[in-house]
Amino acid sequence: MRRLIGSWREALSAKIGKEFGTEIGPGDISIDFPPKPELGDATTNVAFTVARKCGMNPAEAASRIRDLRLEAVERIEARGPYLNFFLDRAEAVGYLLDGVAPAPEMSAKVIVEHTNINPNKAAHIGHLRNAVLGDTLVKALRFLGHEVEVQNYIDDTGVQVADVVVCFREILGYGFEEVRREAEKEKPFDIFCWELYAKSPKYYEADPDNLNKRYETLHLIEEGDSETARIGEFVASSMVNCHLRTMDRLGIRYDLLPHESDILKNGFWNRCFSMLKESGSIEYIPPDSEDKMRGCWVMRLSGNKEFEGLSDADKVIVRSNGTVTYLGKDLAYQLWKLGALGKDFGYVESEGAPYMIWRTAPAEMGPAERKFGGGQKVFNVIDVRQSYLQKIVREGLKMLGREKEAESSVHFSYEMVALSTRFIREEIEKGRLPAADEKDLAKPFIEMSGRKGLAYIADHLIDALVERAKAEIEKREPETPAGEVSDRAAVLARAALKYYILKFSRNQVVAFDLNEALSFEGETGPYIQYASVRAGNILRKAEEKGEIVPSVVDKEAVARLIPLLDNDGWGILSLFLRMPFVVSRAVELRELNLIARNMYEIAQAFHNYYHKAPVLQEEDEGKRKARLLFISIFARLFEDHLGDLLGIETPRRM
RNA sequence: GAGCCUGUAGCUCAGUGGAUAGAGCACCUGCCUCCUAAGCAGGGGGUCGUGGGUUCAAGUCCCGCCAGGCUCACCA
Repeated sequence: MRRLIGSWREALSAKIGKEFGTEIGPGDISIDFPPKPELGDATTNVAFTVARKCGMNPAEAASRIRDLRLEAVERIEARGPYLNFFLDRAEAVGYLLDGVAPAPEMSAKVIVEHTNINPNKAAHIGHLRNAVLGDTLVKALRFLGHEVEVQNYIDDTGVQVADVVVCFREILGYGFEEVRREAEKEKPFDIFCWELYAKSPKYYEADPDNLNKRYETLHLIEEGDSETARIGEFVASSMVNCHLRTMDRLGIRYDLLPHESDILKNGFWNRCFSMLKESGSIEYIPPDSEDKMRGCWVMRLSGNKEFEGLSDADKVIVRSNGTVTYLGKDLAYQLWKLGALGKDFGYVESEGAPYMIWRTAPAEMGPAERKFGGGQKVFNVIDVRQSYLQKIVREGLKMLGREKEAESSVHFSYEMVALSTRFIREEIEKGRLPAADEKDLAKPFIEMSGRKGLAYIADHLIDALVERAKAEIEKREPETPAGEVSDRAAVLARAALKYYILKFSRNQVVAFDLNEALSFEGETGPYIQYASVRAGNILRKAEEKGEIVPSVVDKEAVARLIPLLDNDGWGILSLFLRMPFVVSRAVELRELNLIARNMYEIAQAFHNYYHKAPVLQEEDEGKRKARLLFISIFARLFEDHLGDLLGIETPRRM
C-alpha cells in the first residue's frame, strides 16, 4: 500500500513539473483521506502549493493537474482546490490483502522499555496505562516491519524494595522464613506487600532514627549475602512474578527482564562511572567543603542552558555514603541498551514466571544463548512526572559524547492516571478508602499514591471487568457452560480495559472512574469486538444455509463481484487503506489513541452497514455474493488489525 | 519562582493549518417474527478559557493574560 501511494506522489510531481514548470518533490506532496466517502478514497491538496508558487487560483491549478493516470486509480475529480481520487476497487482490494510491505529503512532493531514497576507492591492502574501503551507501541512498530525487543526493567535494589523489607523486619519482626511462608498463604503476596508498604510512612515518621533503617537496609541489599538481602531478593522476585501474571492477563509479555542488581554485579556501573570521570562529566565534592552535596559525585548542570531557572541544577550521581542513585544506574543501562557500554550481561531463564522469559544475570553464569540490547532506537515508556530525570539521563549521554545515541533514545512520556473524586467518594462511602480531605475532594481528581495506599489495584480492576463480562454473558445466554463463560469474559474484559486506556491522548490525565472503565457499550472495546463477531456470524450463518462464500483470494471472483458492491461497503474497505499511515503517524507522534480510534471508526461504519444492508436476505444474487465477499474481506482485515495492533481478540460469540 | 502539560456540548473525551467542529455517556423519539439490540436511526445541546497577532484559510501556529495539574531531593 505504501508503494502504491509512493507511485502517486511521483506521478503527481512529474505532472506538476511538466504542466507548470515548477518543482514539487514527491516527498512534499501530501496524500490525505477525505472526511466523507463521497469525496473519494484519497485526496491531495497539492493544488494549494502549486497555486501559491505560481500565483494562480488553486481551483484552476487543480483542474489542470487532474488529467493524469495513477496506479489503481479509476478517476480523479477536482473539487474546488482538492483533487479527490476514486480507486479501481477490484484492483485496490489486492493491495489491501497484501498487507504492509516494510519500508527498507525500517529494518533497524528497536528496543521498547515499559512497565518497570517497583517490585515492592501490587501493580495499580497507573502501571496498566504504562504497560498497555508500551505493548501497543511494540505492536505498532512490528506492524510497520521493525524488529522489536521488549524489556521490562526491574529496580530490585532501590529504596522502594528496602522500604518493604524494613516493614517486614521492623514492623512485623519477620525473618526470611516467615516472609517466605507469608507468600504461600492464600492472600496474594503482592496485595499483602501493598498493605504493608502503606504502613511505611507512619513508621518513618514515628522516630527519626527509623529512617536510618532504610539506608542500612538499602546498603545490605546492595551488598548481598545477608538475611536482609535474601528477603529483599525474595520480595522483588515474587513481586516481579505477580506483575508478570497481572500483565499476562492482558496478553502483555516481555522478552527480557534486566535487573538493576545485575547492572551493579556485572560492573556496568563501574564502567559507566569511569566513563563519566574520564569525560569530566561528574566531579567529586570534597567532604570538608561547605557545599550541602559534600562527599558526593555530582553532575554539573547549573551552567547548562537546558537547565536554566533551577535554583540548584546540579545532580547527585553517587551519594556521600557511596551508593549510586537511580540516575547513575539508569545511565549505565541506557548505554548498554544503545550498544555504547562495551559490556554485556549473562542471561538465564527467570524462575517462577508464568511463562518462559529471560532475565539478566552475572556474566559468569554462562554464555548467553541470546543476545539482547544494542538497539538502533530505544523507546522508554515512562510517565511525564519523570521527564526531568529523563532529560538529565539524556544530558548525561551527551556529556559522554554520545550525541547520536541521545537522539536515538526517546522518552515516550504520557500523563498519569489519577482517581476521579467522584470515584473516590463512592469508595469512601463503601469503606474501601479512608476519609479524605474536603479540600482535595473539591478537585476533579487526586493523584494516586502507593505509599498512601490511595490507588486502585490493577488485578482488582481486571477482576471487576471479568465479573461484569460474565454477568453480561449469563444475562444473554444463561445456558453457556461456566468454562466458556470465563474464557469469553476474559477476552471481553481485556478489550474493554485496553480501549479504555488507549482512547485518551497521552498528555491527558486519566481521571479514573470505575463506571466508565466498566462500560461495554458505546465507544468501548466490546463494541469494536462486536463488529468483528457480527461479520463472523454472517459468514457462519451463510455456511449453515449452504450459501457459497466467494473466496477473498479468488482474483476472478473479486474482479467480478467488487464492482457490484454498494458504495457503503466499499467505503468501509477503503478505511483500511489509511491504516499504515495512521500507524506510522501514531508512532511518530507517540499518540497511540489514533490507532484505537481508527479501529473504532471502522467498527462504527460496519455496525451501520450491518443494519442498512442485510446480506443473506438480499434477493439479487450478484449483490448478495458481492456483500458476502465484502463481509469475508472485512472479517479478515478487521480481525487481523484488531489482534495485531491492539492485541484484542475476537470472541467466537457475544 | 522556573519548566512541561491541560482548558472544545451537562459529563468524559477526539479533532493532520483546509471541506458544514465530532464521538461516547446522560436526556428525548423511534427500531428486536428479521445476519444475536454489547446494536441502529433521529433530536435537543458549542462565545473551541480569554485578548491580540500571522495566514487565502486558525479549535489547530505565535505572543500576552486567566484557571487547573505535574515536576524542580543524597526517592525513583
